[in-house]
Amino acid sequence: MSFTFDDLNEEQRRAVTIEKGPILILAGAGSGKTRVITYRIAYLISKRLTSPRGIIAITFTNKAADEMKSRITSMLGRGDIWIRTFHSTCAKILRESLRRNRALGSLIKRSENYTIYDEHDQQTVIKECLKDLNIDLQEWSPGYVGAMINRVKEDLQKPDNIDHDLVRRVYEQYNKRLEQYNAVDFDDLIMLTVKLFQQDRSTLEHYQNLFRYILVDEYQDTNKAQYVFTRLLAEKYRNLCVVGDDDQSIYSWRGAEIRNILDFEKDFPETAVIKLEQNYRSTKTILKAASSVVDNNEYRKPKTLWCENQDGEEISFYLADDAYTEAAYVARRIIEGRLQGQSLNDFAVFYRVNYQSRMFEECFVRFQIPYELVGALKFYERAEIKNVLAYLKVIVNPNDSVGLKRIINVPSRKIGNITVEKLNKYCEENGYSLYQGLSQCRHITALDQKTVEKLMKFIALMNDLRKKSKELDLFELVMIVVRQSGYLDSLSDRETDADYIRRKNIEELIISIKEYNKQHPNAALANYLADVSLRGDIDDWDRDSAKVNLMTLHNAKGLEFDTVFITGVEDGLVPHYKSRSDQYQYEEERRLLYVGITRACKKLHLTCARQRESFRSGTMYPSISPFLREIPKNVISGAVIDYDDMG
DNA sequence: CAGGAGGGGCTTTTT
DNA sequence: GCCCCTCCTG
Repeated sequence: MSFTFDDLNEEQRRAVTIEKGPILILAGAGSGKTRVITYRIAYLISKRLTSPRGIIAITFTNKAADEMKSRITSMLGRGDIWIRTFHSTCAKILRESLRRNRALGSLIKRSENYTIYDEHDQQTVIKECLKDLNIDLQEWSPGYVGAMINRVKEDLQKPDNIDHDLVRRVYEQYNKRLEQYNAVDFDDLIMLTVKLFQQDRSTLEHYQNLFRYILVDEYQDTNKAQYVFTRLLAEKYRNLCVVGDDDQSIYSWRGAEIRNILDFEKDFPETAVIKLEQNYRSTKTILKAASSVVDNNEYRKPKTLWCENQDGEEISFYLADDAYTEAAYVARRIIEGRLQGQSLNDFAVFYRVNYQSRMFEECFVRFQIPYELVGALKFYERAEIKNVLAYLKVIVNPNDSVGLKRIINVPSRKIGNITVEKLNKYCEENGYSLYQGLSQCRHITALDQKTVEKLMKFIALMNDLRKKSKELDLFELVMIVVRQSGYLDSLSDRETDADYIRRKNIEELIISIKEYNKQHPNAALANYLADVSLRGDIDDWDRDSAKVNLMTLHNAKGLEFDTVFITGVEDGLVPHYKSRSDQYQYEEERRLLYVGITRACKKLHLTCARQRESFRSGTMYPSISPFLREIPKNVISGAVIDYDDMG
C-alpha cells in the first residue's frame, strides 16, 4: 500500500479509520473533507474490510466523482469503485434492475432503454399537458408548473397532497405521458428508485448486500427523496458515512433539506460525530470575513473554523460606476496579478446570476484575457447537439415522442406542424406511439399521398438506423446518423456563420463520442445517452487550462482558487431580491456568500456597481449588500468609505 | 401547408 | 440578448 496517514490531523484520521457504524462528519469549508473521503475509501479497501465493489460513494457532481476516482486510482492502483452522483447512481440502478428482472417494468412503468428528459424536454411535455387540458399558458407557465411537479417528486409527496386541483391534473397527465414515452425526468430517477426499493424487497436487498459501505458527500444538500434512498440502502449494515456542512447548504430551492444533516443522529443514534474545524485553504483574514458573515445566521450548528495559515492580504472592496466598470476593474486586477506571476487559472470570478457573465465576457475579450465560462451556454443544450442526440435517443427508445418530434423535420423534410398534429391525433385515437403511427401513416385519411410518402421515407430511415445501431459501435453509428439523416449536408448548403458553428459543434460532439468510446469500449448507446443527459455545467470544466474561470456562486461550491472576485455584492443580487421576504431564504443567500468567500485561498476581491442594467426593471441603483456590512472593516481595504455613499 | 421573418416575452441559483 | 409564438409569403 503506497500511502500513509501522516498528512491527516487527528480528527481526520479518526474519520478515516472508524471501521463500523454510522459516521457524521461535520466538515467546515476547506477542512479537507474530500481527502477524508478518499482516504477512507482507500483505508477500507487496504484493510480488506470490503472489496472495492462493496463501496458506494455519492458526490454532488460528476466532476467531483471523476476527481475522487482518479485520486483513489493513484493511491491504490485501481479505481473500480462506484463513485457517482445521486442521479447517475439511480439511473444505473434502474437500468440494471429492469434488465435483471423485466417484471419490474410493471412497477416502474418503464423498460430498460428509457430516456432521461432534461428540463427543456420536461417543459415540452408540460406544455402538451397544459394544452390538452385547455389551461391558459399565460396564467400557468410551464416553468412554474414544472417547479411544482419537481417539488412533489423531490419531497416524495403523494399527488393527492397537491393542493391545487389543476396542478394535480397536470401532474397526473404529465406522468402518464412520460410512461408512454418510456421517459423519466431528473427527479423520477430518484423517486422511482425509492419506489423500487420500497416495493421490491429483493432489489433492495441486492443493493444493500452489495454496498456494505456507503459514503455521501455534500450531505447538507440532499433532498427528501435522496435521503430516503440513502437510508434504505444503509438500513441493513448501517455503515453510512455522511459528510457535509450546514453552513454550505445552498440548494433548498431544489428541495434540499438542511434537516437531513441536522437530524442525522436521530435516525442513527449510534453515530460517531466528527467535527473538522481546521481550515487548510484560506488566510486568516479571509476566514475571519467568512465567519463574521455566516455567524449572523440563526439556523445553524454553532462552530468555529480556525487555521494556522498566514494573516494574508486584506480583502479589497471596489465600488464601480456600472457593470462594465466593474468588469474592467476585475480585468485590470487580473492583468496585474499576471505580471506578478500568477497563472490565469488562479483567478475565479463569481456572480449570483448567469446574465452577469456577459459583461465579463465582453470585457475580457477586449482586454484579451482568455476565460472559461462555466454554465450558461451549455454545450449539450445547443440545438444542433440536441438534434443529433435526439436521433440517438429515438434509435434506442422509439417511444420517445419528444425526441421524435424534434427530428422529424430536422433537416427539413417538408413535414410541418399540421402534418405532425394529424399524425398525433391518429395515434391518440388508435393508442399508438408516434413511432408506431408513422409506420401506419398510409391509413390516415387526413393525409395526402405526397405527405404519406414523406413520412414513409422518414420512418424507413429511422428503421434502418435502428437496425444498424445493433451492429455498429457508438462512433460508427453517430457518423452514419449525421450523414444518412442528411443533417450534416443541410448545414453545408448555405455557407452562413451560424451553420458553420453548428457543424463545428457537431464535430466536437463526434470527437467526444470517439473519446467516450475509447474509455468505455463496451458501453451501450443507452448508457452513453444517460451519461450525457446527466452531465452538469461544471463537469466539462477544465481546471488546468490557462484561463480565468467565470461561474455562478452555486457552481463554485467545492472548488478553490488563489484569487477570487465576488461581483455584484449588492442588495438585490446577494441577497437576491426574490429571497428577501423569507428569513430562511435570506439566510441561504448569506450562506451563498459564505461559500463564495471560502473558495479563496489567498486574496479576495468584493465588487459592487452603483448602477446596473436589468431587462426586467430597467436601470437599477442598488445599495451594497447588507452582508457586506457584516464583514469587519479592519479586514477590508480600498474604498471602504464608499459603503455609505450608496443608496 | 411549410418555413422564414419579425415582434413580445422574460432571466435565481441546477442534477 | 434569447427564445417562443405568430404572421405572412411562396
